Amino acid sequence: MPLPWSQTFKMATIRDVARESGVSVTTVSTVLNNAPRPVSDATRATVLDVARRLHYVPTASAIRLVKGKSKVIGMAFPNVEASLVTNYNAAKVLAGALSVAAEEGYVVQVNPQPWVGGAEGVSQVRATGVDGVLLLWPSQTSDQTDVLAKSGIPVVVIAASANSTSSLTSSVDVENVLGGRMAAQHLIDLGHQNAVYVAGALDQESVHQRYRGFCDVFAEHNLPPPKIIGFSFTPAVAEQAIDAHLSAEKTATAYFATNDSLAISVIRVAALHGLSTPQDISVVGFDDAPIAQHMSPLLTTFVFPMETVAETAMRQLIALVAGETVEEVRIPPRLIRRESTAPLVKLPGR
Amino acid sequence: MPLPWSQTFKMATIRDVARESGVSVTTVSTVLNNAPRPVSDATRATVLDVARRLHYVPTASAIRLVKGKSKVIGMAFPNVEASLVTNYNAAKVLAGALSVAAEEGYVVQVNPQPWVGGAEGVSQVRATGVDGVLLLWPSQTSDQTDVLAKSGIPVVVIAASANSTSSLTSSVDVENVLGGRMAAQHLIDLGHQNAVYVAGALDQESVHQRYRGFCDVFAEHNLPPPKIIGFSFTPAVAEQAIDAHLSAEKTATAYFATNDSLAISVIRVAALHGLSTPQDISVVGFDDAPIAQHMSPLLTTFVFPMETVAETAMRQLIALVAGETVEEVRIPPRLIRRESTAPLVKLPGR
DNA sequence: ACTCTCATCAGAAACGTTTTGCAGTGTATC
DNA sequence: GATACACTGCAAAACGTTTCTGATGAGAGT
Repeated sequence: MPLPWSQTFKMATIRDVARESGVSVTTVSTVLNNAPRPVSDATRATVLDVARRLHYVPTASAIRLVKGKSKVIGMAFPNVEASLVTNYNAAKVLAGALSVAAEEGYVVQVNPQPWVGGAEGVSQVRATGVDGVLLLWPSQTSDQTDVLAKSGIPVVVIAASANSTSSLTSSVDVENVLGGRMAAQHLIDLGHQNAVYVAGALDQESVHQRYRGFCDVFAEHNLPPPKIIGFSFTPAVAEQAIDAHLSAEKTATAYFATNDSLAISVIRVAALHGLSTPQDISVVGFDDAPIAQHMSPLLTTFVFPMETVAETAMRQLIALVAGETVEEVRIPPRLIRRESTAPLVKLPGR
Repeated sequence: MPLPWSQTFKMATIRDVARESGVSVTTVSTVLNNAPRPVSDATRATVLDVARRLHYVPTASAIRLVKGKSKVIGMAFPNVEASLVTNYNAAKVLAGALSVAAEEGYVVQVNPQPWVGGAEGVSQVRATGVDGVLLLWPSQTSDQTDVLAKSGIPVVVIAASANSTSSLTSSVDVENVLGGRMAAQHLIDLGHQNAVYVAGALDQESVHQRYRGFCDVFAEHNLPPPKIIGFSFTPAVAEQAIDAHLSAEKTATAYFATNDSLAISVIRVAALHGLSTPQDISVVGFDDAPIAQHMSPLLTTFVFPMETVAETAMRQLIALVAGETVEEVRIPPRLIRRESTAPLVKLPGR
């Protein structure tokens, strides 16, 4: 059985180029890297020519070994596969990270393993040989950032805060509290006084922050604090919770959901309970998912430039790898008024 | 100015572990890798203990250098960023690839550079040190696969054919011709006789194959060959082409689009021309994009398991890296009948 | 007592780079 | 005619692993 070519093929090394051009490997290296070291034009030309003829490409692992840097950035999703297919933002983050990686000569590696915390997780990450890690919306309770930074690997967190005092970490996120405030103000401006916050998974920091901002504004207007329901990012469980809530009481006229998917669930379940949007209730989402612009009614929601967030994060990470220090960044969201919110016409029945 | 820890921190090496445990590096290596080499239980325990205490993690680049394999698979999209945010399948492919990567101990690297063909492209890929490449729907005219395989790097193409005789390449794709046939049969069964094929970018092989299957069935039924319009994957250009077509003639009652996005364009532009779907025209898409299930009318389209495709491709690639030989795979699509196709009621005006 | 085998380990080479220290050339300056 | 100095190039060390080739010692068989 003939072995495939890869098994028998011998790549040209820098030594081959040196021998063939009649110079030392030092010279070849300096020429190929444009190192600040005098090399005559003639020699340079020869080396370049031979390297091309031999299809010489330096071996990545050898360079990384001697340099101690890999020019590789790792990306860690909480359960990768689910994120990528269900979370619209996952792909955007990846795209943003890739665009600055391309500029800066980096490469992006997606960690296929489900992240495990503690020392074990650090080993896993270090074993992949990345220079830094982009951590996407890690759960609030996780020790990931700190433990990674402690082992000398820079980390930038996207859509959560770093929760670390290390100078090797940073984070880029939406101004969630502000988002919650804006949602509340919008609903109050429309005349709503009795609101419900539909939370996602409670281990997400953003969920709490948005709720805080949401409540604050209601309190400032001397209105009763919004209830909180939901507690899950999976549609099935969420809808069940919403259904239970609506079965118990129908006094609220305004709903603010942690994300668009939940907002859609609210609208659908409310309809089953005879409440139509926006006639009977107003619903505000978050994220501006693609469906938000294709559903009926069009969803009032928040948009924020996830790709820009990712780009910023990537730049910060590269700066950290270079030993610079960076400041955490918070980006304000923008409210998109569409059809799912409307002025309150009839008072709630109480 | 205090340097960040990373700059001053010295990681433990295998030599440190060896010294600390009072054995040779050979022994440490064999213990840590469970190499088939006798080591006394006492020694093994000591080494393991010391390694844990020192937080020893083997350096990836050193291993890769000596082994000549990196356990890294590269993924190359044609213009990455656009693909990831606009093409619903891109994320699915990534997810599929990641899931088998996790099983097999591989890691996935996304090439951030726009792919360039020829020797230059090979250098770029080889410089990243990947063991193999997953190439996503490359344009038909590209020499990527062959040129990469020639340099000893296995390639598996997704959603296109490999176009290479090398034993280092393979491909996984949908049975496009069959898809075209099924679309034609479905429309003919509904009574349609005058159809138009709305093509995407013509450098995509799949576009041609689906058209071929589509035409074949019409020919077999002695019906006039479907016209072909479109020629672009960008919505704006496509809609312009569709508009021009409808302005010129409105005789066709059935449209088969290369993808769902184009199908939606057809429906929208047709509506502007006073043609409603499915009353006046029937439209068949391809891909079963998420919008297909949320629009009105719900889109009749083809579904195929992109994640399974990606998983299969990844497995093939890993097999190729291991020196095995594999067979190309073609997966049949499945027609999802929804609301955008209906029996022909009135004959076209001619 | 002598070899043989087996278990256990160590030494050193190799992987392909970058980088440092050193050594030759000339050429201009005093 | 030396001294300095730019210019050019080489040899060798280092990076952290794996793996090949032996070395040592203990017990068993003869």
